[in-house]
Amino acid sequence: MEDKKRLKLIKEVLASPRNQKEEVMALQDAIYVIGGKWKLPIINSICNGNKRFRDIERSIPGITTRMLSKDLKEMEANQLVKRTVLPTSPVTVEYTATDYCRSFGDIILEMIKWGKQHRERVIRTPAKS
Amino acid sequence: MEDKKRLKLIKEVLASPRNQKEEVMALQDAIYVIGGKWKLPIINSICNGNKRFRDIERSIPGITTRMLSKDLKEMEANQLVKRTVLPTSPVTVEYTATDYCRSFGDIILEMIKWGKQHRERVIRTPAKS
DNA sequence: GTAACCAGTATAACGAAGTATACCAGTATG
DNA sequence: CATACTGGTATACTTCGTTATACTGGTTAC
Repeated sequence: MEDKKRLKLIKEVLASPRNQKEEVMALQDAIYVIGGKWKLPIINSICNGNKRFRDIERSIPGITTRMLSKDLKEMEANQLVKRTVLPTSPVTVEYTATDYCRSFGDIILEMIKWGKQHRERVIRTPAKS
Repeated sequence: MEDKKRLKLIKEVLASPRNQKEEVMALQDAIYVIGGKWKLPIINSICNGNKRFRDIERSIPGITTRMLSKDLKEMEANQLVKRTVLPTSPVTVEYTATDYCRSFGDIILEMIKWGKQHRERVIRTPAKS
């Protein structure tokens, strides 16, 4: 049984070229960063000029405080947004997109293009065999 | 001048209030189609030349038979992959990427690029600046 | 003084996504 | 005859994203 496992492992290792694993990891990183239901709408909202927590919240129908808070934290950790506390009389918090976030522009553009084509295609194609 | 055009387009896409809703929908469509942990690695594997079920499975470390089977079915339904049964003596099954799927190539490449940069960046930067 | 705004946190629960493990029929190999 | 390959399916379980609801401490306005 040990031999069996070992042989299987050897086969696995031999079957995958070296950099493939790295590419899969990179892909999954990117998926993780923009994955989930709300991150892209949040990016979109912030890039659209919304800076305050409640403004962003109100601009995205259906989102809860908890999800917005959680995603903003993750995105801050991933350096996609910058959180700034302003020393106004009731402290206000500003969220802004980083240049790094905007470096996602190419991907977002491609995905928008693709998503639109896909929608058209799926609507036009009822079933296929 | 290419960059200028691109930047202008990005700005339009990210900042235009009118098409915002449609674009977020398109984005979420794209995320839905390629979402989850394994779909992009699967596309990548098939585009890398793997055709057989077990070959694809072995090329993606960590994936289970169940997830591969499930995702391949969804991707077939979304016309991203074509499944062909060959009348060989033990029947073999071939999975191939559709042209439609290959139209995703640019996005995958961009995401791999971005993911690699991101990993480097997050590893190198303990706190933000 | 109480109502409403701000920027969130706390707690619990739900359901989908993903994991683990075993198993199937059919075919070839030793 | 046993083993291992093929392309998967079945069942049970766990994890995690998401939702729902309530609450906090501080501040301004009525």
